[in-house]
Amino acid sequence: MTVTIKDVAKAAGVAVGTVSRVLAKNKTVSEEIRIRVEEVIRELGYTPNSLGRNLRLNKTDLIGLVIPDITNPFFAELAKHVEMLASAEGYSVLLANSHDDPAAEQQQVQTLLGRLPSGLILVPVSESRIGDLVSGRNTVTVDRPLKGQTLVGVDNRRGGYLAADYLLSLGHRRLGYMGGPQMLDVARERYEGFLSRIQAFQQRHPGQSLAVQTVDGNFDYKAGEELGNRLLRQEHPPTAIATASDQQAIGLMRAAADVGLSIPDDLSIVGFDDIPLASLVLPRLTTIRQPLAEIARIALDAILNRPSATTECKLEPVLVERSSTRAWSAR
Amino acid sequence: MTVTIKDVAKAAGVAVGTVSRVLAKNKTVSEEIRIRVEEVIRELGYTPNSLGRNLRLNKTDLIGLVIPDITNPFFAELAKHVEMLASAEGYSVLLANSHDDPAAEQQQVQTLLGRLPSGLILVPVSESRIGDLVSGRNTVTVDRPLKGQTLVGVDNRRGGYLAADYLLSLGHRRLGYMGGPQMLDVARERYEGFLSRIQAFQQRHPGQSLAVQTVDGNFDYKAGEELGNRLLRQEHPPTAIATASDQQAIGLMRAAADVGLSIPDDLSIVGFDDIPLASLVLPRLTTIRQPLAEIARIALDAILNRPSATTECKLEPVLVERSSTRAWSAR
DNA sequence: CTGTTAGCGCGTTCAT
DNA sequence: ATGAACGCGCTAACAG
Repeated sequence: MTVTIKDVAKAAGVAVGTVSRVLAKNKTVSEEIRIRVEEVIRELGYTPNSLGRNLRLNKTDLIGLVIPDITNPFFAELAKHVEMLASAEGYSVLLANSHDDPAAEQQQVQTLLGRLPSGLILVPVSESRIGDLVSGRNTVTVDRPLKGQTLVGVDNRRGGYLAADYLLSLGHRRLGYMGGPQMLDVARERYEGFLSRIQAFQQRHPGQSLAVQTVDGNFDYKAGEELGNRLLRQEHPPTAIATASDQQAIGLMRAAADVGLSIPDDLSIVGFDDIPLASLVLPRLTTIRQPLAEIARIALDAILNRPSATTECKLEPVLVERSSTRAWSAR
Repeated sequence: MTVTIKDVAKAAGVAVGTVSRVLAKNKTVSEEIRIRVEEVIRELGYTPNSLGRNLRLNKTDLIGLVIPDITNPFFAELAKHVEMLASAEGYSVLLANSHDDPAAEQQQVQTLLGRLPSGLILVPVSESRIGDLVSGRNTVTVDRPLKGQTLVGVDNRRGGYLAADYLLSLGHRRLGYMGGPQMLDVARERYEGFLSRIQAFQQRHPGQSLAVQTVDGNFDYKAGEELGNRLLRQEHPPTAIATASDQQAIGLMRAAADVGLSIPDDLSIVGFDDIPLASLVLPRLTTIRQPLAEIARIALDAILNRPSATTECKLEPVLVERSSTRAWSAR
């Protein structure tokens, strides 16, 4: 039998209201009684039943988190930060994977909303049709936008721009770009940012030769390897490649090794995200860092403080220089 | 204002009990009334409040999942499988990280239990003091044991044994073992299994020289790198190393590269777990595979079908041969 | 400062 | 077959 607030009250010789006040850290409780109640609570191993509390208050301390795939290190990192911050505030997180499938996403969101969470943190899939479902439901989207919802993420155009800028400054003139799924805004924005820097260069240096090849596909390791092979197995492969994710970059490293290219001597690589693994691969990966801890903090803040306005928060990405990139001089 | 079962009852001119029966698809409701009630429900856009229901039934459709760290690819994979299976059965999963900290774990478990989940899937930390908390609470532990609780995991001794057996068969005679935190049963068992094979070899071949060096630390990438440096930066480093996790193995690869050792020519490595990344690193990692999908399935099954017995389910690990290992002949 | 009590929304038992 | 009433565990309002 589980122990309820009533049992505590009886054991401590007080009324349930008093116990409730102790739990709520209400100051209008005498020191003496507070101590006694707290002692009894510990003795009986009492845990407040959140169902009762939630029903009474008509709200839960649950945060829904819907992401494409928890095994993606980027989302795992996001989930970790969200969970840490949430539990520090007394909230628990309901995790659901959408597997980048609109139908699955709709199902997951619907189920989670039925559990009356205080808020929903969402990384929407493309072609998401959940706009109606979440409208007016205290939702924040992260990483990817959803019409009418607050978005917290990084300035992806700026990130793509930084990658191109860096590779150009290193002297590379045969560039490759490995994009994410072009149906995703994030993927397109990163690519556009990359291109915009390229075009600016071409306008300033009309004479110089500058070649850019582009491929795109999923964000994961496997896509990185496959797309890498497409990019590298040709007559004049790029001397530097920027990718739309670190996972792609790591897959690309694999492909480069299979082709016999050494990094960074024959090929420079710039990733995107700065997942934990980026600083451990061989060689350590230069990448565009997303301030994920801050993204999580802002997202949760928006959820818990319920800011009425639908805003858009674009954080600044940062280039992290490591060992997968190197200056290039014409050979 | 949200519409409750009472509103529906009033609008339909019936009692709340009747509406409840319609919702429960109870057959003891006349066709006529059922139709009318269902119509009113649609008109008012009524959705049952799960809080009230849960409080009344004293149970939820929630599964608690407490793991050390979701950014560990092994646990991320576990979480993914658990979530997929759970949502297919209409359950949602509450995720909590313990950060391998007994106090945090206790806090998390307590919070989750307060939400009255249908069951709890737990990867306990060492020195866990939550035995009392979860006793009689429909709990299953995964990967690591907790006294008095059903355990689903792999036969770790067998896994360690397989690694040693494989390296010996390859001709290696200077071996290294990189263990996990020795306070963890899993870590000790893998090591013991490794040693048991070594000792068997020594007994059968008393004349042959055979050296084993051991280090241990955390399961993560960083520990792998640090411990790797300890193992490799000495006069006669091992020619083959078995690790207690793939993350360690990948960190070890880093260390080997820094020392100037090439894999598998100068050093063979066998990992443990077979995380997705294992087949993508350079070179692809030979490892002891844990059948994680099956582990998740069995664990969830145990939770949902509430088998009374406290059992122990040890699955068979499998050696996956890839490119990080190679035969060794005395030089 | 503390005890008492009325619901929060729902499922179920007991009448009818 | 249906209605009425109770109580799940809790908080807040009110009374003392």
